[in-house]
Amino acid sequence: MELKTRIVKSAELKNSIIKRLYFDKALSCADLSEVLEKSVPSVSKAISELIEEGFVMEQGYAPSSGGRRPLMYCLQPSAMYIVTVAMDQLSTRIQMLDLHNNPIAETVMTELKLFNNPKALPLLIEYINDYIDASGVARNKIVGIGIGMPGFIDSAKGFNYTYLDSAGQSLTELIAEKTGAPVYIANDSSLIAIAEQKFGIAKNHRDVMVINLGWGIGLGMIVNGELYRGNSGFAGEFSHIPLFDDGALCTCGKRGCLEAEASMLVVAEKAIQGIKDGHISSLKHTDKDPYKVVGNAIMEAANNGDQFAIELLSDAGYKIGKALAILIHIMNPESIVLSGRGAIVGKLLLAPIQQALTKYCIPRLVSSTELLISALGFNAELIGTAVLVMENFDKDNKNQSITTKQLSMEKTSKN
Amino acid sequence: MELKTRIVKSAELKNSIIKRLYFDKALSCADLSEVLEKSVPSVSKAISELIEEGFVMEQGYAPSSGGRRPLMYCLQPSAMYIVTVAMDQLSTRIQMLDLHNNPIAETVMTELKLFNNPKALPLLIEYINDYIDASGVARNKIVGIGIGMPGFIDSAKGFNYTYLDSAGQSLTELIAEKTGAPVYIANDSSLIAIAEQKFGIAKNHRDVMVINLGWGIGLGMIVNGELYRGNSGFAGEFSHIPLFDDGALCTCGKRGCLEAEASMLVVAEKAIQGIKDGHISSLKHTDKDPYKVVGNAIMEAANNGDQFAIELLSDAGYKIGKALAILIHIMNPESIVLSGRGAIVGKLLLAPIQQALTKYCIPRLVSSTELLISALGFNAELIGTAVLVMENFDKDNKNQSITTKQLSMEKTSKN
DNA sequence: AGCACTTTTTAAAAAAATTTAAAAAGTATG
DNA sequence: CATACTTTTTAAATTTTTTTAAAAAGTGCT
Repeated sequence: MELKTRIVKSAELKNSIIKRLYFDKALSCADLSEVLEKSVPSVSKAISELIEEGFVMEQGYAPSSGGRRPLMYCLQPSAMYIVTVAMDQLSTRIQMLDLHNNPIAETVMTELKLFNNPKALPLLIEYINDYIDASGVARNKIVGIGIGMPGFIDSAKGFNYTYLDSAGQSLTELIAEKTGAPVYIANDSSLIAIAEQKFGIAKNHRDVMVINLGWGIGLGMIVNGELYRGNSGFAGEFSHIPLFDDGALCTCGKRGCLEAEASMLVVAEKAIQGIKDGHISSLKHTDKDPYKVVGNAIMEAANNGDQFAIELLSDAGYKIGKALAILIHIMNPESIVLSGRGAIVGKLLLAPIQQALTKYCIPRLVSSTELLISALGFNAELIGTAVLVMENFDKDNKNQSITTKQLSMEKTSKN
Repeated sequence: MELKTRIVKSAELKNSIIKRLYFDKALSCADLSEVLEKSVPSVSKAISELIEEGFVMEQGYAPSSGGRRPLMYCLQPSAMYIVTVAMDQLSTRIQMLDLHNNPIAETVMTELKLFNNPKALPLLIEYINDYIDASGVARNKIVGIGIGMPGFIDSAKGFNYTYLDSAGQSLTELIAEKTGAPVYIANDSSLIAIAEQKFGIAKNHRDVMVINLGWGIGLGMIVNGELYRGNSGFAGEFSHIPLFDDGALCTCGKRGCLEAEASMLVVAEKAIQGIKDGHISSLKHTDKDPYKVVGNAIMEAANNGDQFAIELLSDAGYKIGKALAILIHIMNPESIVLSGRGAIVGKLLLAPIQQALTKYCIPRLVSSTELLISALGFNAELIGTAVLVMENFDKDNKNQSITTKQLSMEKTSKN
C-alpha cells in the first residue's frame, strides 16, 4: 500500500520530465526544475531514477553560461515508440517514431477509401497491427497510437462523426482494445497545426493559424498556446465563410465559399476547362485523369514556370488572401503558416496573398502577422500525431509510472 | 527568516481561496479542496486563519447531499474593496464595490473627453482620488483599481496606445503611484466579455463571443475559458472585416466594413436622412441634436414600436448577423452575447440576426451556438473591471499575504 | 427507533518537497 | 595563475503537505 502511493506520487513528476524532454530535446536539471516549478533536489532524484530505468540518458555538458557547465539530459530514444497514422480520403500512411521523432522504418502507405466504406475501420486496425508486428517492437514499448483523419472529430471522447462508423462505441477505445496500446485521434488540420507549432516553422508561437492546403482548404488554430477546436469541435470552418457575393456553388450548399473558389480541386477543374479552351500551357490533359493527378501536375508545372498554371494558382492565392484578411482581423495571430500538400507552391502563393492582405487589412494588423511557409510539408500530419500522443502522456499515466506499467504488462502477457 | 517563508507559502493558498470565493460566492471546505487541488487539512487550516484575520466568514450550512451538511464559507464583504472605472470617449464612471460585488455608494459619472485631451490623464487620477477620499475607505483596504477604456491596450504592460498619453511610462504604474493602490487596465469590449462570462448570461461558458453594441461595434472573445487578445492585443477587430463589396467608406480607410454599415452612429445618420426624406416616424429631429441623442431616441422609439426605427435597426441587425456568421464558422463558440449599451434593443435585433445566420451559416454550426442578450447591460463594463482586479489577485500577492500587506501599509502610513 | 451508509470535519502519523548549506566545476580578470 | 564570482549539483535538516484513521453529523430504509 505505501509502496504504491509512493510510486504514484513520484510518477507524476517523472512523466512530466519525459514529456518535457520529448518537446525540448535536452535540458539540464536546473532547467527542468525551473520549467516544471519543482525544486532541484526533487528533479534530481527523479532523473536518476529515470536513468536507472532506462528512459533518460546523459547527453554531455552544455557550454557554460558563466559558471559550472550544466549536464544535459535527453530521452533514451529507444525506450519507447510512437505509432503515427495519417489518413486522407483515399490513402493511409503509417509510421513508427522513436522518442527523438526519428522514424525507425519506412513509412507504409496503403489505399484505404474512407467514404462509404464499412470495411475501413477493420482494415485500419489490421494495417496498424500488421505494421507493429512487422516492426518487431513489443506492445508495452508503445506509448500510444496517434491517428489523424478528416472529418468532424471529438478528440476527448474519441469519435469521428463523419467517417469510420463505430456503431456508437468510442473509436479510440475500440482501436485501443484491438491493438493493445492507447489511441488518440484528431482532425488532420489540427494535427498539422500542432506539428508546426511544436516542431515546425512556427515553433513556440503562442497564436498561430495554420492553413492546410490539401484538396480542400483546412484551418488549424493555436490560440493562447494551445489547440482550439471550439465548443463542439467545429472551429476553423474557414473555407465555408461567406466570402463572395453569389459565387460558385459549394458542396456545403451555400454560395461564395472559399473552398468553392480556391481549393486545389477547383483549380484543377479550371485547368481542364482552360486547356479545352485552348490556353497555351505545358499541361496536358486526357479526360481520364482524375483531379488528383491534374492537381499535382499543376503544382509541378507552376514550379517549373508554366504561365497558365501560375495564373491559376495566383488567382486562388488572392482569394485565400481575402479570407486570411478576415482571419487576421479576428485573431491577430503571431503568424500564419501555409502547410499541407500545397505548401510546395507556397512561394508562388505568397505574392497574391500579400496583395490581398494589403487591400483588405488594416495596416497595423498585417504588419503584426508573419506569413510563413511550412518546411515540414507532407510530414506535418505524421509529426502532429506523435505530438498528440505525447501531449497526453502525463495525463494518461497519472496514476502509474511507465516503468511499473511495462513490468505489469510483461507479467500479464506471460500468463 | 523562517517566519517570513512560512507566511509566503501559506499566503499562496490563502490568496487563491479568496479569489475563488470571490467568483463562486460560497463554498465548503471540501469544495475548495477539490477545485484548488489541495488536501482538506491544508484548506481547513488556511480557512480558519482567514476567518481569524477577518477575510472569510461562515455562511451557514448547505442542504445535505446524503451525508453531513457542509459548512459554507464566503468572503467578509467589507474586508476589502474594489474600485471600478469605466471610460468611454466622452464620460467616465467610477464606482466602488465590496467583495460581494455590491456597490457601496452611488456611481459617479463625469464628463471626460478622451480624444485630443492632454488633461485627461491627470483629471482621471484626480477623479479617482476624490472618489476614494469621499468613500471614506482606507487605501490599504483597496484590492485594486480596475479601469476599462477604449483604444488599443496592452494590459500586461499597462499601455494605451490610442488615448491617455503617458509619455512612455506605464499607465498602470503611473496611476498606481498617484493613488496608492494596484491598477489594472483593459479594453472596454474585453471587460464586457469577461463580465458576461463570470457573472452574466454566459456564466462559465468556455467559448463565448461578446458583441459590444456601443457607438461602434466591439468584440470581446473568451476562448478556452480565458480572454483572448491576440498576439499584439488587436484580436477582435471584428467591425473592420471586409464584409460588403464596395460598401460605405469607413473611418479606417477601407470600404464595406461592418462598422461603416451597421453601427449605431450610422443608424443615427440614416435616421436623420430618412426624416428629411419624409419618412413617417415618431422620431423628431433638429439639426442641433448630436448623434448620441439621436441614437438613444431611435432605440427608445424602436422599443415603443415605431416602424421606421425598427426597420433601421433590423437592417443593421441583418448585417451584424452576416458578420456573426463568419465568426461562428471560425470560432464555433458556445454562445454569442449581445451586450453593451445597445443590448436594450437586443430583442429587436434577434430576428434579423437569426435570419442572416440561417442564410450564411452551415446548419450544424448555427444550431450549436446560442444567441443571448445581456442582462448586465450598461453595468457590464464596471463588473468586468472588478473581475479584472480579482483575476490578478493571486498573481500579484504571490509573495505576500494580504494581511501582512495591510499591516505593513498601516505602519508606513503612520510614519 | 435503530442500523447501514453518506459526507464533512478534525487529529495524528507518515511521506514528500523545499529550504538551507556546502561542495564541485567553471569563467573572468588583474 | 590565484582570487572573486558564477552556476550547477549533492547532502542534510526542516517544513509542508498528504495520507490515514477516526469522529461527527446527516440521510434513508426497515
